Amino acid sequence: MSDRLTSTTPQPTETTDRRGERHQAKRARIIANAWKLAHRDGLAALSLRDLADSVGIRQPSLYAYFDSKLGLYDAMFQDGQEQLLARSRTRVPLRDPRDEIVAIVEDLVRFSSEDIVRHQLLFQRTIPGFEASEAAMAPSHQFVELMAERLQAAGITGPSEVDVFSALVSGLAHQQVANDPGGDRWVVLARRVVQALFADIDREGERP
Amino acid sequence: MSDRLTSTTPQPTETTDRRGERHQAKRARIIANAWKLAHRDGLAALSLRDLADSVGIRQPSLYAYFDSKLGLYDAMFQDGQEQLLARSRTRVPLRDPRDEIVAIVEDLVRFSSEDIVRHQLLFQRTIPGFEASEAAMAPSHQFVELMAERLQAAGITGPSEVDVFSALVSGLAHQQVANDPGGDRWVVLARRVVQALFADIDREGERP
DNA sequence: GTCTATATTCGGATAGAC
DNA sequence: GTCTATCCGAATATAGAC
Repeated sequence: MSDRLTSTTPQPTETTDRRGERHQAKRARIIANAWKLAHRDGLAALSLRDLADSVGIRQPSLYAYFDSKLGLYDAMFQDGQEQLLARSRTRVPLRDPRDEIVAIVEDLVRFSSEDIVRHQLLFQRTIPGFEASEAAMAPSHQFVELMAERLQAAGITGPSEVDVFSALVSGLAHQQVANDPGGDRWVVLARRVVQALFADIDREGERP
Repeated sequence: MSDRLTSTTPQPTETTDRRGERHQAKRARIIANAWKLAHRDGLAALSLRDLADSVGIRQPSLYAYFDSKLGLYDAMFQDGQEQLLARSRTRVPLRDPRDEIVAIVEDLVRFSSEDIVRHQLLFQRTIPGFEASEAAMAPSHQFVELMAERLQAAGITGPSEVDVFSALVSGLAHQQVANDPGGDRWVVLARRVVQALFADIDREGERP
C-alpha cells in the first residue's frame, strides 16, 4: 500500500529530479488526462484502458508510471492538493485579517465549485479502498499550516473556533457544488457567514 | 432510466400493496442487506453477486426486484430518504422554536454521522450514472417541506437565510463524518453555530 | 420467483521480448 | 519505457426452463 509512493520517488538518490525529467513531464500529462476522463465518466468509473488510449500508449505501459490504479488516484490526489496549496500561496493577503478570511473562504468555495470531481477526490471518501499516502498528504499539511496562520492573525485561535470555521467552509462548498455547480449562490454568502462567526467570537469575549 | 421505478410499482392498479406483500417484504430485506454490504465493501464496490448470496438467492433472481444495479441504488436512496423523513417526523418539537432548530441540527448531524455510506448516497453524487428517480425523491420533498415549516416558525424565512442554514448543517455533518465518524466533535458545535445564525438574523433586523 | 446456463464486456494486472 | 499477448477475475445482464 505505502509502496505506492515509490513510483513518485524511484530512487532514494537526489538525482531523481534530473534523471526523470521527461518521465515526470509525461506523468503529469497522464494525470491531466485522468482528470479529463474523470470529468467525463465519473471518478470511480475511470478506466486505465481509456486513460492509456487518451495519452497514446498501451494500457500496460501505464504501469511504468503508477504501480496500480489506486496509485493513480494517489497521484491525482496529490496533484489536487498541490493545486489548492499553490492557489492559496498565490493570493496576496489583504491588509485587514478579517477581510482576508472572507476572501479565503470565497476562494475555497470557488475552488471546490470549479471542479466537482477534484472536490470529490480531495474532500470525500468516495473511492473504495483508497487512502492517500503520506507523500500525497504533504501539500495538504502545508495548506493546513498556512490556514492556521491566517486564522490566528484574524483571532480565530481556539480549537472549537477552528472546527466551526472548517464546518462553515465545507458547508458552503458542499452546497455550492451540490446545488449550484459553477454558480455563486453560496459563494456570495461567505462574507455574511464569516462575519457572523466573528460576531460570535467577539460576543464570547465579552460574556464572562 | 425512469422505468426504474417500475419495479416499485409493478401494476398501475391500487391492488399493488396487497398483491406484493411478500414481495415488498423480501425486497426490503434485500435492501437492508445491500446497506450491510455497502458498509463492508464501500458503496461503489457493492456487487449483485454478493448481495444475492447474502440473501440466499441466485444473482439473476435479484432482477425480479430491481431492473438494474442503478435501480437498486435508487431503492436504497429512497429507503435512506424515508429513514430521514421518519426520524424527523418522530421528533416531538420543543416549545421554543429556536431550541427546536438546535435540536434538529444536532439530530441531522448525528444522522449523517451514524451511517457514512447512507450519507454518501443521499448527499453526495458519488455513483457514476446514478440519478435519483422522482419516486425516490418523494420523501425528500416532504422532508424539505417539513423543514421549511420549522424554519419559518423560528424566523428563518428569507431565501438566503435558508441557504445559510443548509450550509451550516451540511458543513457540520460533513466534518463530523470525515474527521470524527461516530463521535460528536461537531455535533456539540450545533448550538453555538445556530445561535450565531440567530444573532446574525436579529442584528440584520436592527440594522436599517 | 427462482433457477441454470451463459453471454458479454470489461476491468486491472503480469510475463517477457525489444 | 513500450510493446504484444494474455491471464484471470469480476461484473452486469439475458434467455429460457421449471
